[in-house]
Amino acid sequence: MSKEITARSQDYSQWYNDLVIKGALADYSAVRGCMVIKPYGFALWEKMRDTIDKMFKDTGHVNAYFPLFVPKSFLEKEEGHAEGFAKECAVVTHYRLKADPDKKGTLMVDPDSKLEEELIVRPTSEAIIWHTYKSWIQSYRDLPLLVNQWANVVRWEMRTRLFLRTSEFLWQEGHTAHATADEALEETLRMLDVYADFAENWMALPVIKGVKSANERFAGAVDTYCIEALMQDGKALQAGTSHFLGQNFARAFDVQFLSKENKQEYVWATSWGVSTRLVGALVMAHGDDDGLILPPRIAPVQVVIVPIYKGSDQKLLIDGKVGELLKQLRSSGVAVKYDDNDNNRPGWKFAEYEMKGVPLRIAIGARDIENNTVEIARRDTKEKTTVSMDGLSERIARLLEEIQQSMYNKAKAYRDEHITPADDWDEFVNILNEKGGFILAHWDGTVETEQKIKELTKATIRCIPLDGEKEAGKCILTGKPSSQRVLFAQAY
RNA sequence: CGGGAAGUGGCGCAGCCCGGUAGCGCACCUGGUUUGGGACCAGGGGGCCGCAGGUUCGAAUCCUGUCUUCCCGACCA
Repeated sequence: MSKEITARSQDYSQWYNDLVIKGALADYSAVRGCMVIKPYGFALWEKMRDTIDKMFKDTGHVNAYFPLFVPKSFLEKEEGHAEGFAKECAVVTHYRLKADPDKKGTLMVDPDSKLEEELIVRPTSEAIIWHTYKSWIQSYRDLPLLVNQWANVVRWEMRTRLFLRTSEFLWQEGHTAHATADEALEETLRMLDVYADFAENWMALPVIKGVKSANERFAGAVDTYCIEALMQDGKALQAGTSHFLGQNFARAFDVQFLSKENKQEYVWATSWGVSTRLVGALVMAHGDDDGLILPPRIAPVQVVIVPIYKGSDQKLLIDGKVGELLKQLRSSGVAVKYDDNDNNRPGWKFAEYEMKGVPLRIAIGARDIENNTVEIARRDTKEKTTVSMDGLSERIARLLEEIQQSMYNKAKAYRDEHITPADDWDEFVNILNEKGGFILAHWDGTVETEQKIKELTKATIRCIPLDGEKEAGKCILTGKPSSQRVLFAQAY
C-alpha cells in the first residue's frame, strides 16, 4: 500500500488528484484553471487521440484546422448557441502592449490598439466553421462534408479540476453537413457508436448510450446524444457527445445547396466531440489506492522490465538477456520499457510503475537467468507468477488482452450493480444517498420536474437510454404518466 | 462569484502568536556499500520566505492591498 496516495474511501477527490499528479499525468500551472499535461499524460492522450483519429478516418472523415478566434458577430448568429456559451468566453479586445510609463519594467495594454470587433477564443467552433462552410457548399455534390478538427478550446469555468474540467482543454470536434435530415441523424448515431466502441474496447469503460433531455441539450442542437460512464464513487461522467443540429446552423449562417431537383435547400448538420476529460474518466474508473491502472490497449508503456542484480557482473548478464526479450517483445508490437536506472532499487520501481498504471511488470534477476524464468506481475490484480522465458512474447500478448478484457468486465460488473430501478420518490432518494450510481426511473418529461429533482437531490437526467424499453409508469416526483424510464445520477 | 484553507530551496512542511544570522524530511550532487516490495553511511550544493506597498534601527513574522492554488456551493464537457 502506498504511503503517498490518499485512500479512495477517505477522500475520493483527493485520491483522484493524487493519482493525476503522482501518476505524472498532469500538474497545476501558473495559469488559473489551466493544467500542464506532462509527457506521460500526453503520451496517454496521444494514444487515445491516434486511435480515435483512425476510427474517424475509417468512417470517411478528414481533418482540417480552423482559427482559434471567433469574431463576436459570428457567435451571435445562432441564438441558442450564443446564449449557451456567452457566460464562459475569453474575449480578446486589444492586440498590443506597451511599456507602462508610470511603472518601469511593466507592460500595459495599449489603449490605441482596441479591436474594431472583439474576438472570442473559441469555446467550440460551430460558428467559425459554419461561416466557412457557406463558401464550401453549393451543390448536393459537395455533400456530405465530413470534417474533424483536433484543437484546444477555452471555457471560462468557475471551478476547475484536472482533466475533468479545465479552462482550456484539448479535444476533437467533428462538424458535418448533409443533404437530408435522415443522413445527418444517421451520422450523429454513427459517431456515437464510434465513441462507445472506443470507450468500451479501448478504454475498458462501459457506457450507456442515450439522448439528452431538453435541459441538458447542447446549445444550438436539436438533439444531443451522449455516452455516460460510471465512476467508482457512484457519480456519472459524460464521456462523449454527438449532436444532431438540424438546420439551425445552416439557417444562421445561410448555408444552402442546390439539390438534384435544382432547389435551394438548407443543409443538415451534426457535431460531435470527446476531450481530454476522457483521461480523467480513465483515472476514476480504473484506479486504486496504489495508483493508476491503465488498459493495455492505450497504455503508453504496456510492459516494464526491472532488473534485479548484485554487482555489475550480474547486471551485464541480465542486460544481455533483457536485450533479447526487448527485441522479441518489440517485434511483436508491445510497448516495452527497460528500467535499468541504477539510482532506484527494485522496490522503488515496483511502486513507481504501479503508480503509473503500467499493465505488466517483468522482474528478472540472477536466479531467473539460472532457471530461464522471469517474474510477471499484473497491475490490475497484483498477481505475480514466475514463468519460463520460452514463448514469453506470446504469453505477454495473451496476458495484455486478458487484462484488457478483465478490466472491462470488472468495470461493467460494477456499473451493472449500480443501475438501480426506483419506483417512487423515497426509493429514489434512498438509492441516491445509500448507494449512488445510475437510477432508472419514470419522469413526466417536463423541464420543470427535472429542475426540481436536481434542486432536491443534485441528480440530473444523464440520458434517455437508446436501448430502453417502453414501459408505462408514473413520474417519481409528480406521479404523472410516463412511457419510459430515464437514467438519473449525480454527475461530474 | 460566495464560504473556508493555504502560498517559505524541485516536492512536502516547521518557524509567524511574542520582529533580531531561514530550518527539517524527501529529492539533487560526490564517494562508497547495496539491490527479489519505496536502501544505508559520509561529505556537499541550492531559498531576496507569492507579489507590491507600509510600520520599524531591523520584517518570513505586524498592517494594507493584490495575485495564485486547493476544498465546499451556484455554472458547465
